[in-house]
Amino acid sequence: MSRYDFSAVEKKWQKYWDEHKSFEAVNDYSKPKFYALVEFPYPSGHGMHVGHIKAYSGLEVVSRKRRMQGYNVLFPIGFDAYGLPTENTAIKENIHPRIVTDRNIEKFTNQLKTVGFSFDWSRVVDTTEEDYYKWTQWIFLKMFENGLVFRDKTSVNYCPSCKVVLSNEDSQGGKCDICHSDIVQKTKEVWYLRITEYADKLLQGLEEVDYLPNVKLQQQNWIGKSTGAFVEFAVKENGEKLRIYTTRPDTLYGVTFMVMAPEHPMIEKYRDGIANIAELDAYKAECAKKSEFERTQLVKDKTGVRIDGLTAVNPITGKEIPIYISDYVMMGYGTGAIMAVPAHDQRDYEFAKKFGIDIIEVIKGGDISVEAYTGDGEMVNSGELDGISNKKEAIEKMLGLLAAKGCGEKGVQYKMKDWAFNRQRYWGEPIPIVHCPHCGMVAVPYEELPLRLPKVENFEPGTDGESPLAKIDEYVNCKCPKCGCDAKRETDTMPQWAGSSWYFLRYCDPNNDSEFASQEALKYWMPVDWYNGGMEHVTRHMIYSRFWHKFLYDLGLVPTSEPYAKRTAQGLILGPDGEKMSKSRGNVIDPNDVVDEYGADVLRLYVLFMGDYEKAAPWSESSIKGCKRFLDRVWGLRDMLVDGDEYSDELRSQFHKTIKKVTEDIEAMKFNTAIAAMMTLINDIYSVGRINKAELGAFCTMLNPFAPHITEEMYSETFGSILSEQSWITYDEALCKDETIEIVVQVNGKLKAKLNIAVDADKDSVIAMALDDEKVRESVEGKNIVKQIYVPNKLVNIVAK
RNA sequence: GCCGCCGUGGCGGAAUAGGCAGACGCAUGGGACUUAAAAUCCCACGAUAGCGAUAUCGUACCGGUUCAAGUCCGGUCGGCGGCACCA
Repeated sequence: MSRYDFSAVEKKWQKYWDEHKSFEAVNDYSKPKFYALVEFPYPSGHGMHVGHIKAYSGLEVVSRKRRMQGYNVLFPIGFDAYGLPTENTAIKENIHPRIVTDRNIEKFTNQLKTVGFSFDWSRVVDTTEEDYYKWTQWIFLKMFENGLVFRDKTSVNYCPSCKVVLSNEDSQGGKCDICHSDIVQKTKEVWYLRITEYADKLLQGLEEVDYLPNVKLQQQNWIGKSTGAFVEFAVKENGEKLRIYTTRPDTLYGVTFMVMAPEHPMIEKYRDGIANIAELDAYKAECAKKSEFERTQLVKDKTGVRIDGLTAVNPITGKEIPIYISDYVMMGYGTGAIMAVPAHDQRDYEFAKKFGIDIIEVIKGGDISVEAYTGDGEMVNSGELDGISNKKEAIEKMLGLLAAKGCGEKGVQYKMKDWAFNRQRYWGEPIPIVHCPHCGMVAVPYEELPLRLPKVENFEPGTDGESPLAKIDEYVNCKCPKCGCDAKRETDTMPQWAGSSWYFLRYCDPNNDSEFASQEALKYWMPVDWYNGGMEHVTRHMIYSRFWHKFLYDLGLVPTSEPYAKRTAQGLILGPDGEKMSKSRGNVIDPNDVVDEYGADVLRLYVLFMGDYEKAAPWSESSIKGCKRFLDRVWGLRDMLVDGDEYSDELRSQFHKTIKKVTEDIEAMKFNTAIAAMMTLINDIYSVGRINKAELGAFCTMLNPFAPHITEEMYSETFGSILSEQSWITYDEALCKDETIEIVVQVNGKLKAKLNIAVDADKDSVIAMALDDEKVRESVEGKNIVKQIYVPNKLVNIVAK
């Protein structure tokens, strides 16, 4: 048997597919379409990771199969190329980020091609190219026009090492997402996108899409909707209203104090009337020093200071209650102030214990001398609410009382915050806004887009956190597009997430220079039928892009309210040591090495065979040999080839069964069991000792999506035609069944015998056969048969006592 | 703390909808071929007892439902992920 030269064969077919544009989607809008999307890579200098291979191999298999099934498949790829690592390389090596980006994209392109992915290479998108980011800016301006862009001075997450302001999403755990330094708090005026305006739509949209359940759940948690009430407490000294948000209006009789966030504006407003203002200022200063992370992460003693000079009045009871400031209340959620009910909230309970404040039980069921009771029960000490259930009844009644007094109403809150939309770095989309001393913020006119990144010598950010663009006078100084007077250009750039928020739209019509994509193309291709990616992008990229898409939908610019009909996620590939791959651990597997040693087909097969696609699995150097052996055995089929246009009797039902299994498993992303079924089939073929042409053709076809190179080679050698242009093979449900079937005979649930019976044999004859079996007879001897259970084609269970 | 997911051989993992636990692959042991090695092929491979046919136990642990539980229900322990002083 001639040895399989994977290297030559793989190159040969990659060249063929490239030259024949084999996998380009066609603009024939009458064909059924299938739009499969994978997360486009950030082209880092390290090249591809085996994780990319696994992430792309899933929909690669589905796409190749769907093409053979007659779909017009759009399976595009591109590069999400703006970002800090590229800029940092540029600074370090003193070359322009454009050059670094082009270099990295070339490297990624070559790597993707050596794996044989069937991407549509005619639609490649690069977010840093002018004809792409022109439209990113265009959409931003549409948002600006529609009031979704604003500037606000707030405490921001700032990375002193990257010299950049980060969103909450990019600074989770108090560490910079890029360089892992500690984040500090800085007050800065920054850009925001009003994503909270879409909170409810983003939540409701989840009901109409087919996402993995935990993907939906994570997005729901991220949006974090809660329902409750806004209540106004009068402040005795100045007649002001202190507005709070609570999810527990039923507990209003149990309020014994109020807490404001240290930054609450009422303190500044009435500082003259506060006797202990110096003490409050000291506490505020102490809080400001702590990062958001320290403030929230540490499980620590409650601290706070009572405001001497402001007293709240409970709108229902008329009782006067003290007001405190404490850092356990955040300015960024609700109204920045709470009503505290120590009997029924653990945080309030701890605070009250420490400060010696009354704890009044208003719901029966717990022991408030030990801890707060947060469960449900009957109302007590609550006037007109006494005796009813705290749940719906008391809440409804209280809302009625508040409404009657005009000091409260139902309310909804979201945990999701507005999207901090800026970077003070060079390598990003320039924000197309001009600051005019007369007109304020003015949009750059649409016809002047793209607003190009200027050429710069030095990409280093300023030490003050200013963008490098701020140092370029000819960029900064401009005329106001509205009034023509001297004005200054905005120098912040957009965050990394901007370009990926609409790339799936551009793939539909990537070369359009008059629109971001034509309506015709969008109507045909959208929504994305199947989007696969990593769990790490579920709450950031996915929510951001759903937001942009819903915005465009509201403007009538895209045809669907949701961008992605279906979302799945692949599990991580861990290092051979079972730990997450990282350079510092030295357990990184380079896909190039695997391709060189075993070939692309083996790599593709292995990443799908190694375990459940959606779960993490460790890389194993020895397991990959199993895939190599399998393909060697596939190649060996050439030596046992005989004539025949139909499946042989020995293998017919095996083939039908395997085709059915593979066809179904691919759609269910159960690639590991699909491969296992083909391994079983090849074991069967080897024990028969021969394979005919019809069988070889069918085998190559079902293996083709997984291992396209070897199967193209074998197919063209045998049939003289191109496998990827053939139709997917079908199976006959009737032929998947054998004529006789083995069933299990149990006595009292224990396996005693196996019988070969005709398929769908009737109960009585099967049970008679079972009872006739020698071992079964032994087991039931001297006992009464109380029950006989027959599960057709599966088992017989005889219950005897 | 809250929410969600998961615990199956030496290992990765299979097991429609409760119906033969361990498919498929790896590793290991034995054998064949070979001067030898690699490669390949054949056999064995959950545990315990037994020469053996076989028996008993076995899907983290305890209990329940059922003719029948890896699968369903209640509880415990362990691991992973998300959110986190969210009022």
